[in-house]
Amino acid sequence: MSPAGSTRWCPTPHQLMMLEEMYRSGISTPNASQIQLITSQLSFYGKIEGKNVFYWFQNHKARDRQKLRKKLTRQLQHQQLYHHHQLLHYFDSPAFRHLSCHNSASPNLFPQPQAGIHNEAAKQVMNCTWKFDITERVDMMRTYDSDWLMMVDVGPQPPLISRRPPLKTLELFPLAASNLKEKFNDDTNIITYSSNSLSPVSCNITPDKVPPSLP
Amino acid sequence: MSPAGSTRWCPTPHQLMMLEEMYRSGISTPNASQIQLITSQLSFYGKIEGKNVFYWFQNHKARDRQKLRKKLTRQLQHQQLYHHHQLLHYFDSPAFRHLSCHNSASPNLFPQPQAGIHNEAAKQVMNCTWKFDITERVDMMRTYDSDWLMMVDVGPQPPLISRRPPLKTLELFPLAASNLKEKFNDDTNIITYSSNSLSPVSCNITPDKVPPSLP
DNA sequence: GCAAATTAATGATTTATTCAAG
DNA sequence: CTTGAATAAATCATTAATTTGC
Repeated sequence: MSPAGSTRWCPTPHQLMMLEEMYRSGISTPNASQIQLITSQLSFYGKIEGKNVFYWFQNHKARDRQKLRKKLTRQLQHQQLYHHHQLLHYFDSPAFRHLSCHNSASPNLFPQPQAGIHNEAAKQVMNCTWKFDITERVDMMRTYDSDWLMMVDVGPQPPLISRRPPLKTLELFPLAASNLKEKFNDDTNIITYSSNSLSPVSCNITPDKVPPSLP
Repeated sequence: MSPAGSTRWCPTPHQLMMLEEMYRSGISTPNASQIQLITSQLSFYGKIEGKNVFYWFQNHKARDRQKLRKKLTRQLQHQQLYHHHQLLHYFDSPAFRHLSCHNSASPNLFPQPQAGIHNEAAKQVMNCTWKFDITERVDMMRTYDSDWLMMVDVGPQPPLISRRPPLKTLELFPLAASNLKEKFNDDTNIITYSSNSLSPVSCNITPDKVPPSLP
């Protein structure tokens, strides 16, 4: 456990147990007085100082979140891989070939995968899928019977109907945040959340047009 | 979960977990492309649309802020309630009785629990611990050899005291967070972490002096 | 078995970020 | 816009686990 000349605190099992139980019970960032109280209680079970308690909670909380984050990241990556595999299959399917040849409305999405170079294709897909030129438009606005309008401002809302301003639109998938035009229009209680196209996934495969220096 | 004929989205636990983790990871106002991506990822776990994601983040952020605002008046007390609940079992333990009987440095911390009136004792603890007339002062400071000192009013501290700003004090268990004066003094590498009393745990139980209308 | 070497955990410190008061 | 308080994130540093060769 805690060596005599040790430079750092080493919690006894009992101390650790109680700290963990407190954490589970909702104490994640104790304040000064709580730290003192906890310290004085735990000191019965062994050497301990307020700073130890303070650091313990800091670290425990941080590492708890870290674990969650890593888990999430893994899941997302697995999902992406799954989706890409799905897409790869789709690209190779006759259905897709047909679509990509004949759907002139779709802009440029993926490099055309070719037999025998799937790995390479997959890599490219990984790079490019973030730049889907997906076109869809979503206007979220409050309507009387709508279940999904969003009203954040709970202030008085007199007559609802006639005072609605024109919807504003925004581009979908801008590559820079500064281009974003999402606007939450508080004063009118209307959300306009739209982009300039109409189909969820429409695309052309034109690898040549991919900008050279994409992330 | 989401009833078949339900009109509104009901996140699955998995979806919720991932949304929360994304939020904690820094995504508080996702842009259009992020929303689209998140939606497509989460759709793997159940029905979901972009608007759901959009609204979820809006609501979550707004409610987070709301919570923060209320935190100043509520969090402290809630946390301490948790804390007291947490410690109740300890108060009843032989270990605690021993401590409270023999540790003269902390004489009046808690009312001595007595057999048969545990509930009553618990209530008293709940009421009294909030009004500790504890006076303590704790300075955490970093010294040159990077060791931490935790001084619980060890009186004058000659070498350091002259260049240290006057300690601020606070009540222990203040009822309003605005009284807190925990201070991390970066420029001097000194943490001043103090309250207006002198021993880590010394208190008087003075129920009579309790203001009548405490929460 | 048992240490030296290596790796994983975790305590301690520093740096960056966030929120909001002035 | 600046600043202070709070705290989350990143990092450093030491201890515990464990692996490894004998």
